[in-house]
Amino acid sequence: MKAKSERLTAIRQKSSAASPKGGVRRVTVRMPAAERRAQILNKAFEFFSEYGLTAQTRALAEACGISQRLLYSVFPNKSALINAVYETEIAGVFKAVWFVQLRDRSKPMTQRLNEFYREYYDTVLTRRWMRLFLYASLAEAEMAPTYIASIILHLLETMMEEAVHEAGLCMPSGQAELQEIGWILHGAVSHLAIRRHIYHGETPLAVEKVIALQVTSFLAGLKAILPADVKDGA
Amino acid sequence: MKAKSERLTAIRQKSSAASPKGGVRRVTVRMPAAERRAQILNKAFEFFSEYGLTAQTRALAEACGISQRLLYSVFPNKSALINAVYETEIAGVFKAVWFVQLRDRSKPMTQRLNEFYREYYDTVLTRRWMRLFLYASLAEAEMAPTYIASIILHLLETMMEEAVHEAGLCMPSGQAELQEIGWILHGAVSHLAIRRHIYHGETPLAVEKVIALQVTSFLAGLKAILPADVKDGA
DNA sequence: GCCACAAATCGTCAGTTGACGAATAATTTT
DNA sequence: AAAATTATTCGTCAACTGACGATTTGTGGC
Repeated sequence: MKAKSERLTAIRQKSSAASPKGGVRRVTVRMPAAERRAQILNKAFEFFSEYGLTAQTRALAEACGISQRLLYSVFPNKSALINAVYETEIAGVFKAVWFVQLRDRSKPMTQRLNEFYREYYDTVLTRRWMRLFLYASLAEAEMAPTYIASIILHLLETMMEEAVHEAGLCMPSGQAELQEIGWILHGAVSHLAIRRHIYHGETPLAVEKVIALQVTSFLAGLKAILPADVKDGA
Repeated sequence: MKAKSERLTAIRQKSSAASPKGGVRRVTVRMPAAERRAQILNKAFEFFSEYGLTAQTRALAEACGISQRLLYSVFPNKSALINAVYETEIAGVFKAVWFVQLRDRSKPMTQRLNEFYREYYDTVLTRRWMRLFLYASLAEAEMAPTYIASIILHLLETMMEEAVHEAGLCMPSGQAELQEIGWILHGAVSHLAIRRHIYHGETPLAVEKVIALQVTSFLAGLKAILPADVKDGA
């Protein structure tokens, strides 16, 4: 039985090589359906995030090293392919552990936030993720609201509860205000990713340093926004 | 001489109306070149920001109520049209007065920042502006760096100088650090616009309130980041 | 009223682009 | 080793898309 790695590293002959006929059939590398599907999804993520959702299936097929027709054997249509990419590569990268780590009161909140946002920046807010997320958000109106409602709002609440607790402050009156305050930090980090990955801003300062500044500013700012909790002796 | 308004409000007959022949020539509304150009630019701004830069010239022409061919009489090609839109509608909306207002030390910095960002949000960070800016940033690599380098960096510096002065703090050592601190506030406001206009987030809290929270948090956070100026008696 | 010029449209071309029926070849089964 | 299976490709269609030459029509000067 052939090893997977052997299959995957098989070099595909380009049609440019000298061949008896003009129409040389491409040298085929056969893969089990699941494996091919995964390979396409991975390339499609890279491809659509670079060139947008309107990029052509022919170019994607070429990037995958397969015929365009094969795409339509694996996925019924372009839209289904894009949805599959979204579910695999966009929605599925948030780690549930992060919620636990943010709740770990054995560490000071500054440290928890710094560690979390460093990892979040490196894992989620990558160039590919950001670009695809924005392309999709601009095109439709589904992806972002879903992601935000199902994950981010929960994150903001967790973060705020912990930060407010440590600082001995009152939780904001309304849910909306709580969210908007949390967005101050989450938005600053997200916008950092947008500047770096979308606007192609330079990187004069290391990302960790910038995040540290944002976290410090946020935690100090909190005390200027929220009243102190009377029950807690400052 | 016909008034401009009369020209502009002339109702275009739809071809759906009962007509003697199948191929009915469109009822033409003639405009001086400059006026037609302005009309197209305006519609193109609306159109491309909604459907992206890959949207078709035929659809744009239809939205303008003119033939597609006319677009190519006014602009040499699609790219030139898009560039014209950018220069007119993206780069040209920042008001130089804002720099003066931010420097007006007769008002407290909180008020200056609140007033500025409310106006900036309403004037610049509109749905159309944000969407086109993002579409363009994703597609090429020119627009955003230009806008940021020529305008925003200057803005961040102004803002920081004033905020640091009022709070009696030391300016950050390096230019890069100064910018990143300024981005904390500017990024938060920008990201608010992205959430509202791109991610289609709800608007549970009024924009002015959110901006007020962000400004308060920023100014308080500044004191936690920068050391006090020894020369200035706190 | 007629002419000249600019504004606007029609019709079309060549290159794309999503989709898919039919043929082909690699792999597994018997 | 032949047969069955299915991964993969070729070839093509119909709709789309940027671009533009040729033509028509409205407007102002004389």
